[in-house]
Amino acid sequence: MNKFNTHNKGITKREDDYSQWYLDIIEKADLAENSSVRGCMVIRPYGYAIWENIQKNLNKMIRNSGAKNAYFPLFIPKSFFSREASHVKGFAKECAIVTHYRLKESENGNGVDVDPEAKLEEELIVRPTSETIIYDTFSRWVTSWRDLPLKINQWANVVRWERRTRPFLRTAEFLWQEGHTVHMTHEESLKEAIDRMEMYVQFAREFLALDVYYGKKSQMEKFAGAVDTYGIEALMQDGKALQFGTSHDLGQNFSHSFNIKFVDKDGVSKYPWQTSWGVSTRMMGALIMAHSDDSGLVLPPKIAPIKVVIVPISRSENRDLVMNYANEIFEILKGGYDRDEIVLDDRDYLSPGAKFNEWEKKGVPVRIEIGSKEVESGNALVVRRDSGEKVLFGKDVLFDEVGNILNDIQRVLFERSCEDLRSKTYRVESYDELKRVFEEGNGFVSAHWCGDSECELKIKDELSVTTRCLPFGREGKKGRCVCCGKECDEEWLFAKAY
RNA sequence: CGGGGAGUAGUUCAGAUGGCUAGAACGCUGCGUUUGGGACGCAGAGGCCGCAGGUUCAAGUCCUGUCUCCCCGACCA
Repeated sequence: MNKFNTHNKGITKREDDYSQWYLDIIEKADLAENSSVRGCMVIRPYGYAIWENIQKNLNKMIRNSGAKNAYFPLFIPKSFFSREASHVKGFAKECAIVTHYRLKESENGNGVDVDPEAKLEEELIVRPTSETIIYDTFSRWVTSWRDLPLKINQWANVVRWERRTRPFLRTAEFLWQEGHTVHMTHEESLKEAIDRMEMYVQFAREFLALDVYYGKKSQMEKFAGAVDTYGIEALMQDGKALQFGTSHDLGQNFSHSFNIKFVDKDGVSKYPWQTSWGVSTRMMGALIMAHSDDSGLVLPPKIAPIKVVIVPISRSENRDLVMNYANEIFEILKGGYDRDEIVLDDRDYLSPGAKFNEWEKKGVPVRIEIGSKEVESGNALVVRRDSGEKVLFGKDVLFDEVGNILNDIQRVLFERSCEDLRSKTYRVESYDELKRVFEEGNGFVSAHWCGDSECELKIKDELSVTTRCLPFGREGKKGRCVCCGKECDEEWLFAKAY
């Protein structure tokens, strides 16, 4: 319960308790709730509609990259999983395992028990990621250079038995897409890994209105089984970093362990080069945290399930008049939106204030208020969720102006995110400066690092700060490692991470 | 895996030293009045007090066991 009595419309203020604020937004905006299964959440219809919008738009980009969607089993034979040594090591501690296939009545007569007779010959892992089951398949699909490149994507659920979970950010089961590609050369697979990372960056900026950093992860932070991992890092309002997309250069690690081979043009049998890449429902966590405020969720219009809500405000004596006019406004706008994207809120058992609050909590970008004043003047009062600004428009221009405002909100949110990222990124030269940044607040810190994991570990132990990535496309200037002082030319981004 | 807390109505909780015929707020249902920033009145529905034992004339309340959930930390491709 709220011990500070600081609730604003039932939502804890960010400055009082950021993490409670996040949980409040999820509850009050009807995004998700805890289920009866520990660590697994129920994604409610409104939250799922956001995920569907993410899927719809990202799926288009994935298909444009040449990947085709397919679906692979939820279960992975245990032996597959252990074929790639570092892969199994990375996931071993959080696997759910199926050992039996049948129940029987309990000895004491109430309930059911696992039937010990029904033990599986080979135990099955519930996929925490699908490299192994997919590459087992790929070993049959790939035989010739003509089969390459092979680009496959799947939308699926995966399970990682996390000790500690938080809605969307880390759940025991989550939804994601995972792309898997196979190439003839390393040059080509590396390009694919980087292209997909850049695709995620473009998606974040264009649809989520989120500016991000992106680049190579350190060897310690990379994916278990990858040669190199590339990551996308966003900044949350509390100054912590959230990694919400990764793309892996798998080299030939998996093609060797899964015996994927192709006969090249020269007649020689060769191991191909692979990538995998994914984003998950964790991205929803980034979306929620990045833009929202103390009144509730704020959504970029391109991702918002409901873009416009019309709220009629009537007295009993003019109800018909107001409702007719509200309907007229609805008809004017309706052609510009899908059926679910525009709502006429005609629930007459709720006061206007209650409706305003509800739609604000849900982050609907544009609200249109229709009352007796609007009926008389032939206008509509348009209210923006991002700024609260209210503007009157005549019926004749309303359709265009609402469209303009939606575009403008998308733009403003992105600019705000860019500014936020820029203003909370610091450049430091020494360990003391690094330390001071995280004593005074959070954010991204750009600093020289020699690449030695000993330095990385020391910083992690002492400051709870980790390397996020070596950002792309930056010329390395000579400098000294913030930790050990050794000369080096790589400037890495550091942050406290979710 | 370590530390803490909690299981009582749909939800959040109150129920000192056992006396309960188990309450409140919000939510829910019906009727009526309302509607420019979370409306109000009246009437209702809703509980095996996590589960299993025990102590007692009497157990949400005490004892034992057990299960579950939440929070903090460690871990987290």
